[in-house]
Amino acid sequence: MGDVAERASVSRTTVSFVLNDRPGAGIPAETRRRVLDAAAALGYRPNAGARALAARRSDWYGIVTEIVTAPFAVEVIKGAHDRAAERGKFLLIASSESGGADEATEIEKLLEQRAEGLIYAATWHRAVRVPDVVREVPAVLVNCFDADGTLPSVVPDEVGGGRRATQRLLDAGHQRIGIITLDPGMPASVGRLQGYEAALSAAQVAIDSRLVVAADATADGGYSAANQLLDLDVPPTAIFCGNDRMAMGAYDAIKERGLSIPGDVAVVGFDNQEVIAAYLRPRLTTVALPFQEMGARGVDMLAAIAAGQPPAVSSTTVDCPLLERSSV
Amino acid sequence: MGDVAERASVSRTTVSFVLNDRPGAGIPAETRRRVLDAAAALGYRPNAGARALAARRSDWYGIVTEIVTAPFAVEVIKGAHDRAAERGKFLLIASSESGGADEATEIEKLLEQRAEGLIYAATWHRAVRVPDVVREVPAVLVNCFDADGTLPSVVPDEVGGGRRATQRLLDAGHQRIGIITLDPGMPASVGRLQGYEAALSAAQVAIDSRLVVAADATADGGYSAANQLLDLDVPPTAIFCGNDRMAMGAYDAIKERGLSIPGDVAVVGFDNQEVIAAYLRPRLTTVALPFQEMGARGVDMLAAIAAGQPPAVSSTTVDCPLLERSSV
DNA sequence: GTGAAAGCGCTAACAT
DNA sequence: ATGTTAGCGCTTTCAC
Repeated sequence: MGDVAERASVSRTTVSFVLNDRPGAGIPAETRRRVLDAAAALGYRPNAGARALAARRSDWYGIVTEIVTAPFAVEVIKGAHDRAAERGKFLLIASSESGGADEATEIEKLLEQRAEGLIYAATWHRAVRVPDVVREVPAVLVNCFDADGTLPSVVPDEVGGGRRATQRLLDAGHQRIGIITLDPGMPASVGRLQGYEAALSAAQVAIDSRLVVAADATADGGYSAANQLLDLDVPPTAIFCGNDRMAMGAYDAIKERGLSIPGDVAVVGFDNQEVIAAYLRPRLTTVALPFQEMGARGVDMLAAIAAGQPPAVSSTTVDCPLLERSSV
Repeated sequence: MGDVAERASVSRTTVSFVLNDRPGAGIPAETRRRVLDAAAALGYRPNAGARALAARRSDWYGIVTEIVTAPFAVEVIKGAHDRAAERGKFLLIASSESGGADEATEIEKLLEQRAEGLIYAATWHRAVRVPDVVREVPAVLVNCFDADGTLPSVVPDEVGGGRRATQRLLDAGHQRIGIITLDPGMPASVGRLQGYEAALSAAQVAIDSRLVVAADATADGGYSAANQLLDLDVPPTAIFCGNDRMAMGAYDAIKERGLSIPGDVAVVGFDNQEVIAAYLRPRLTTVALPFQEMGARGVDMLAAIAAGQPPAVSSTTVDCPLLERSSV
């Protein structure tokens, strides 16, 4: 930087002002030019670390997540990464399940790097217990929430998603709609079922408990559950599956009976697990979990908190859009 | 750090020595203890940025990849991340396709952070052209290679994978084995086919060109290609699919004819795309692309180069293991 | 064995 | 509008 200053015949301060586009420091265009030219000629590259040290801000956010366990983690990272980039921030990734190193240690390392804020993201929507160090900097939970509700969080609107899926089926003329639910107890299961019931009630369709069956969140689970539904005296003409993997199994059950999708039985899934939903035959209509959007919102909330704004609502909800494909 | 020094009644130098376990600086156990206690009592957390500035090493590697385009990118990141962590290095992630920002700019940002080395990873195995800035620091290509071969790279052993898949089918007693290949021209397509031919030749099985059919790398492509194979006068008893998505389509074609897997037709895929392979019914036997391993190897190579070791072989190859499930 | 002192490359008052 | 100066929090020679 000294070299640049010398070559442009100005002080380092001026170079700093120019390079940072410092507002208020009216640098004449001509000086500015000289500095920029000198920097370019010298191939000057600012040292972000030194800048961080002097300015006392690192421009980094940390994100803690189970990076590879689920294909979903990366979606959150992607969303957060892009939004962070827009704000000129970098993302430091720490994995919360990796090589045995305990989570708190990983977070500690993020703090040593002076991350300005932390995003703690879960792979599936649930209550979590975060290490206390997290609270030392602005922090937001993504796709999860802490039991005591003291940390701001952003979660998917499971109820809205369930309602939307069911509504789509109602709109297609179905009245007898089965639902295969996930293990009870998880927010995803509870919320989606609640949305299903809400949509039916709103449409004045009676809820038949025989049409509600729980199953393992796997293709096999979906297969058995679908069979159970199809074996009813008056089987459903449409099935809302708690997730795409179960929908995959349901497809098999339906096809095995020589029934067609969506002609004989319409199907809608949940999760929009691309590799499944987009490649099933016919392609699966499903509700998407807005991972990228949640990641981005997390970053926004972090920025807001860092800017001094109090963590507004304690839990923000993000819409789960319906993706129309060909199974309804 | 000054506080710690004061509390332990030593100089900052001593604190630094203790905290970094500096070899050669024989600090008596007693002093060491005092320093450590003081640090703990004060909740001292070293500032990694300041350390980097003073020591002139950042402990960061940068990785450039299309973060979310493919479910695979994350595997490379995961592998690299874990290995980097083992070596006490952090990983800075830059996306090479994200929000329009051009790739060279992203890399420039990594260099401003003084990343000590760069991993450039592709989502599918191919030749790439990397921006010149990449060469300013130790760099290695993962799952790709540069046309002029001047950068070290680590790529999957496609030929070995193809051979392994075919061998598995031969071992199961199949003699008439069809293969559905990917778009010709890509290393994956060429290599896998070559492995197929090698395995057949080694087993003295004649190669029948009617059993080799190319298709789009999608489920639909696999579906048509499988039908084409099954329509032959003497259809194959086993099909090696160029990737798992095509295998997904092949499953449909086979099942539609009332044939069973693996009873009537055995299937093996390639890629080990978890969400597909593990959930198809029956679960798909497939060859895995060693993304995590490649990421880890990339980090190792970076470390070696940074340590002054010349980039040994220009292209390192990593085995593609066969994952046995239930489709053979 | 431990400490003093000189930076690392930058930012930000404060002066001018 | 630009320069002077004092750090930011740490590492690392070099003395003692």
